[in-house]
Amino acid sequence: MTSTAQASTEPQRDRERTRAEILDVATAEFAAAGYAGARVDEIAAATRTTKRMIYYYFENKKQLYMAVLQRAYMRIRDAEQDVDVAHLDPVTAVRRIAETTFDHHEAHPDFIRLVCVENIHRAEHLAELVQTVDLRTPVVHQLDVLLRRGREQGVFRPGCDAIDLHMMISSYCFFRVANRHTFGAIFDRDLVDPAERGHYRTMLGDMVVRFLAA
Amino acid sequence: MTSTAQASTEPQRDRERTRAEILDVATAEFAAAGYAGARVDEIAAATRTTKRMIYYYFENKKQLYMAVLQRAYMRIRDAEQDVDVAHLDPVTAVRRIAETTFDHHEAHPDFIRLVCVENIHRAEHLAELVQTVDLRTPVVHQLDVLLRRGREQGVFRPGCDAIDLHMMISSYCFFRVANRHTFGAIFDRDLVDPAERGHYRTMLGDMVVRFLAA
DNA sequence: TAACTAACGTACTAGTTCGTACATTACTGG
DNA sequence: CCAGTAATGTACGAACTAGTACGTTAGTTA
Repeated sequence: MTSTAQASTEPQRDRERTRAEILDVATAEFAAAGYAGARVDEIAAATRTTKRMIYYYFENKKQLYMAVLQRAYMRIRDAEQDVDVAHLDPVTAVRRIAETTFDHHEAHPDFIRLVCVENIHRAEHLAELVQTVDLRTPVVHQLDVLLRRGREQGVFRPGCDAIDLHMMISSYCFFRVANRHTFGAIFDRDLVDPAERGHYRTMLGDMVVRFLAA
Repeated sequence: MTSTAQASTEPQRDRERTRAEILDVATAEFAAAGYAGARVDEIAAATRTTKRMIYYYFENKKQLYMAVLQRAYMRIRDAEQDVDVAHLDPVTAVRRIAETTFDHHEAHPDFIRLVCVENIHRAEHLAELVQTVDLRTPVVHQLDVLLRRGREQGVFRPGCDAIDLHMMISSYCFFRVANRHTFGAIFDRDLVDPAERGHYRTMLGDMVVRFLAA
């Protein structure tokens, strides 16, 4: 009666499962080939369903891409929700946040690639998305609180706000992942070599803490 | 006899002029749309010549792209040749180099975009080019000399080499230009706002100098 | 000045790729 | 249990796009 093998009660037709599978595959494809380079047929082929279903759920290629982008940003935002640094002194806390950002970037190379792709397209899709969803990372708010506390305690100097600081931290983490191929080709150095991971992580922490020091 | 208007002796057919014009237009197109998104027909239409000539001089789309990439990297490399910091003390010199990198990135957004595009393609084209031409920026060698001098004088601490330092500086400069669209969409802040240029330039200098301080 | 060649233009083709018309089947409510 | 609908599969078309066959002209050299 129900499907042959597999988990007996698993239904053959499942809206959310199919949608999610398409999004998973599409994320990999768009991250690997860019928007124009991505092929709807390729995405369909890598799914257990067909191209027809992609258009059934996502209307067209552009909206599929936007769904991929939105989910990617929301996942990062949610993942960064639960970094708790309230109990730490400002200096240690800022270093901790920088390291967390470092870890996140390394753990989500597909997200990084999507951001690159989106910037090639001048963020036209993301600009549409932000009208509906708030995609700001909670990290910026945490940095803001820490910067204020640090200045009150006299351990941080003024001259940059939380967004500036977040930009500085992201720059470093982003470049290391996003540009590792060109950088590696030119300077013959692998920026994401596991053996050097600690070195680059410490370097980032030092950079941020020293920059902020009063 | 010769052409009607224009500069009288200007020949109508000029190998180098045509090649250069195609490369100029192709650079803009690849930077604007990525490799897959770029259209050979669009490039041809924006030229005073035809598509036939693109294939006449560059064989195919891939080689056209590689010619664009090579020229872009060589121009940056050559432009950075003439930064003279030999007469400055190490701290001032490093700040000067960081600022120069900052200026170069801002002045060449198309180059930045090409680097993004190339990383989407895992630098497969650049890896081929590097076998023929040396595309390393002279900045790294200058940084190397300065780091040594600074350590001898006791003003710089050990713990990072010239390539690491170059990565740190480039990260900041690169992110500001490359990701300004997504960053602007999310945080509603224009990283290349001319009014904030000085602020971000100073921030970079402080960041580097403080990081290196003994 | 006439023959030759490098540079150039036009019109077309083969293959790809997004998207859809139409047919079908699994689930669900009455 | 049966009718209706949501979900799915197949086969195809229209438009686009990289690349080319073929013809032409400007400049050069003997």
